[in-house]
Amino acid sequence: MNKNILIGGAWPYANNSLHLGHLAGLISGDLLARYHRLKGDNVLYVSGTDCHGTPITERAKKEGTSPDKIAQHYHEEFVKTFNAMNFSYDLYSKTETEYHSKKVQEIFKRLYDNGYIYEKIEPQAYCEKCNKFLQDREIQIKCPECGEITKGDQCDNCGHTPSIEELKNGVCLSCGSKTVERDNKNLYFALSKFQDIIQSNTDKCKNFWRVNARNETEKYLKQGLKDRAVTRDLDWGIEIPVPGYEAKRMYVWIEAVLGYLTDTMKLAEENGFNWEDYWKEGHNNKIYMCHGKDNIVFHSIIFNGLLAGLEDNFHLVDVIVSTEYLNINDEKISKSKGNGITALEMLEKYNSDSLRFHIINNGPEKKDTNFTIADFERTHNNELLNKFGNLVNRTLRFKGLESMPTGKLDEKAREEIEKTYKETEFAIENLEFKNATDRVMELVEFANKYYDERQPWIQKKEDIEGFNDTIYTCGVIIANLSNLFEPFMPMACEKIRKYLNITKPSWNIIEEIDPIELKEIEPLFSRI
RNA sequence: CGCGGGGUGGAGCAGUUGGCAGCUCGUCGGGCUCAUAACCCGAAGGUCGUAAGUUCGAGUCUUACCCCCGCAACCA
Repeated sequence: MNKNILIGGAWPYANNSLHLGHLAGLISGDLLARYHRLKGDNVLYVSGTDCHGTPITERAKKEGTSPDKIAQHYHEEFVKTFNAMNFSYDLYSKTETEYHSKKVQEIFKRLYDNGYIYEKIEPQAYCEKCNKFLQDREIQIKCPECGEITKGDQCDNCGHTPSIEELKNGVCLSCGSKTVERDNKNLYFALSKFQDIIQSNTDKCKNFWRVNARNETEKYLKQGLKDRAVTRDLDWGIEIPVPGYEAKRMYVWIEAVLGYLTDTMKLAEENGFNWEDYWKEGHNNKIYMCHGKDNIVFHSIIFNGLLAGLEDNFHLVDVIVSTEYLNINDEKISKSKGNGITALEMLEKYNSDSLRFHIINNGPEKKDTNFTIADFERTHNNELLNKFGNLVNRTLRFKGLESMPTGKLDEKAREEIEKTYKETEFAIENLEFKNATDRVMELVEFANKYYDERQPWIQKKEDIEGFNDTIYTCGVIIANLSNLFEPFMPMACEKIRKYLNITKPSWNIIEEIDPIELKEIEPLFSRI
């Protein structure tokens, strides 16, 4: 029976361009979405741009523009990037829409009505001149450890995190006035009440998770979950649907993750299906979340806590697909060092299939990995062009061959193809994507060996039947490669399907191909 | 005792439950000419960070130690 598969790609924050590290984390989602569609499952692959929050307002202030302009700018850039990467989102939206706000407010209200959101009054630093409460990072203090003047969340110089006592002697970062203490009220989410539910869901699912997700989540559970503030003193964000909170906005961590849900609801309204098929217990469904390692707890703990708090038979997240970090030239990606190659820069210069393949095959699946242009070009020229591209070329552009001959599929090749489907499937379902690409490449290597052993350039003169079988067998292998590589390199596979007159990819062995005419066959990859 | 990740042939990595050390690239030699000088075959190259322990047997398990990377901010 077909499953309902929900795949959530992390919502990129609209404060800076996407770089290769983002893509390395997000590509898993597209790969899984494409794979499950090939299997015939009902797939929803959703994401969007995270538009709200303090960093964007700070940046807007600095640049003399408005937060919505910054958010919109990056949102458009993200859409362009994902299109260029051929990400197959069913919906890529953003948090700054009326629909999202409205639905999030409904959910918030529900959590409030269920008693999981409560008010807490605490003293907090206040600037009388700016007339507002200050977050730690908006307070300037002299670090009690090293004496440097620094921001209140953590010392830039020595890394010391100031205590609440130490923050009392601060001044306002923007105007320099001495801060005073005032009582401030905020709403809190009672995450601690979901300790058991989250623990048992984690125990149930964690064997399928990446190791880093397991460890990170266990660490938080072991410490004991703590309630978290859900309101902030900001004017940029989603309004709080509770009286007395008109001047505050929702903390981004609560509303951004709910985007997976609001996206689904929107798609359901537009396309006439039931969103609950993807989100409630008992609908033969599975939920994947794909992101980098810093996003783990937001998905494995907070998001599940929110779902559980709705008390409406929600199915919690099944699989956390979290990647490690991608370094560039042995350095951590960093804006200040300027080494974070943006995704668009890469995509202007290079083939997106190659980039997809490379960051899957050399990506930070189990540990941090290093990205260099030299490695990337080697993957493109050697792995993809020489082996895969060349196999297609030497078969479909055989000198003097005008149409695909009718022949017999070699039995050993058929077994090899079947084996490849099985092994690749196993690897993908175990989230071993690097391994999956290797399994398919093995079939390419098998085909090149087979080709050389059969020597069709000699067969063509001496044994035309043998020649036909050889070319036909290679044609069938190529046809199957267009299925097997589809999750990884959709453009090249599309090209092959066009050449071989295959209408639609699927995760089933192809044993026959048409005697199509071989003309206007273009190479799959160009040499760099 | 801060936390976490890692040390495997020149480079990048794989090694699941302990059972003859593998893969890709690179290097060297050979073959082929269908193909984008691509493809195929063969060879050289490792005491698996160090030391000790458990075991018939350790890259894999235990202990100690050494070294590298990340842990202010931007940032996945």
